[in-house]
Amino acid sequence: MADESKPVRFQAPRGTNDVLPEDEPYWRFVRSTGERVAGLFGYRAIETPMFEDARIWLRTGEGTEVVEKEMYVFEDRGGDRLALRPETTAAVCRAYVEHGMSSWPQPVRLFYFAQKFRYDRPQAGRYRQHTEFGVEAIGDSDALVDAEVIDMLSTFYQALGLRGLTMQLNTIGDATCRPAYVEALRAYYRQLLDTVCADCRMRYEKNPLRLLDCKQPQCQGAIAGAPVISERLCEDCAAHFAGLRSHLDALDVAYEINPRLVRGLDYYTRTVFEFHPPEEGAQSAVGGGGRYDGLIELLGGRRTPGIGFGSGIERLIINMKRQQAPVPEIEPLRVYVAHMSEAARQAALRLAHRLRANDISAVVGTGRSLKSQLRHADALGARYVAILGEQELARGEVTLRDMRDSQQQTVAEPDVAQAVGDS
RNA sequence: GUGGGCGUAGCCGAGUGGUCUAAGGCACCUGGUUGUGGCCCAGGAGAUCGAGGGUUCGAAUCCCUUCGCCCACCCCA
Repeated sequence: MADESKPVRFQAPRGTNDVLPEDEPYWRFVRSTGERVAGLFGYRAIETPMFEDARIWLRTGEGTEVVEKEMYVFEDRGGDRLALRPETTAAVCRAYVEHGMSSWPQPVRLFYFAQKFRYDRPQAGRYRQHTEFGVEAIGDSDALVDAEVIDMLSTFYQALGLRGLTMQLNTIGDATCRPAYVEALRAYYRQLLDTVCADCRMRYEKNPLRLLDCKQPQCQGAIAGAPVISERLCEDCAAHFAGLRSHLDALDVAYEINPRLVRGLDYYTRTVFEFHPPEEGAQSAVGGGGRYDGLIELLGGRRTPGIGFGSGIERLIINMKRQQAPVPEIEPLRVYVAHMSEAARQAALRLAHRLRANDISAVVGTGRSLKSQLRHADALGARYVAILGEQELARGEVTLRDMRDSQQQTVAEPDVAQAVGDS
């Protein structure tokens, strides 16, 4: 039992992070870039609740780790079973159905910045709460939309200044051809079960596609001889994939076909893709997505195709720092208002108030020596210091110090805003 | 969920059983005469040595537990 009388050292919960002002330039840049790029592609913003009826994910993510082992599920005081959003696509699809978006012009193009929660073991680049920039294009199965979504993600990364990313692309078939493929895969592995790792024996039962993704050396032989989905696609899936590839080629979006690429959620169909930075690292995927033509139906809507991507902001920022990608700086403080007498305090407050009304940032010093206030202003990076003392007060003026060149001038109080206005 | 590394002030970091009532640097605060920053100088504040328990005459230093971070697996963004 903890001693309640002792002060507790509170910490942010495991796997969560405080974003401090020093990272503000990154977050602002990533967010504004995402919004800008989404706008360029004709996508509109959507926000869904951070928690929802848990069944949304229990139904759409059945059999996946994300839902079965990592989801935060809780009962609220009214007895409803809710879950912290572990992924956003199903939530957006729920909104699509709920708000009758099938009557909007199709496809409905949506983007979002959203927090996601997964109870897994934290590592660098893997957190229990992270933020995702994602888009969904719902209501059109044309491979052109696949190409558009992938192009948008690639454009987003370029706009952020990330270099050397590679995109891996695969198709995993659909309800027509995948069952037969999975059966063929199972049949192939049946003889090999005693040669593969324990995890793969589990995968054989629960998620056969993942067998292809195993990194254990002992399983590589089995993988090498396994049947390949691309050779067993139905006609429609094959045509779709060929169309997408040709669109990507036309757009000069580079990709590598990775026949072993699988995604974590089972609702994916046909197109799947992931972007990886050049650096090593287990949590390397910086973004990915795919098509989910059966998902809306699972949520009670009419059969409606969809495709989207998600990209983790925290991982993006890790990579931007690693690559020293330049980000716009936050506007520095314009004016620090120093004051040197009891009487000048309120004059300082009023001056700052008026500067802000003129869209000029201002901070008022707290009562200490002028030397201290100037030090303080310097530490805050203020461009100007407005000094209010007995003399200035008496004449209705302020002494304005330019902190770059240390030049001072006397300005009438009403003219300060103009004097600090430009450059 | 599995295996491993680490944890000393806001940050970096010395110290591995006994003058440690814990060094140093950065950052923070104050002062260096009477109203002026960045350099320099002086001073100050700030540490239950992640937390709890144990061993010992004595623990930051050894043992156990726990929390957190990091790495690999797993999973994914």
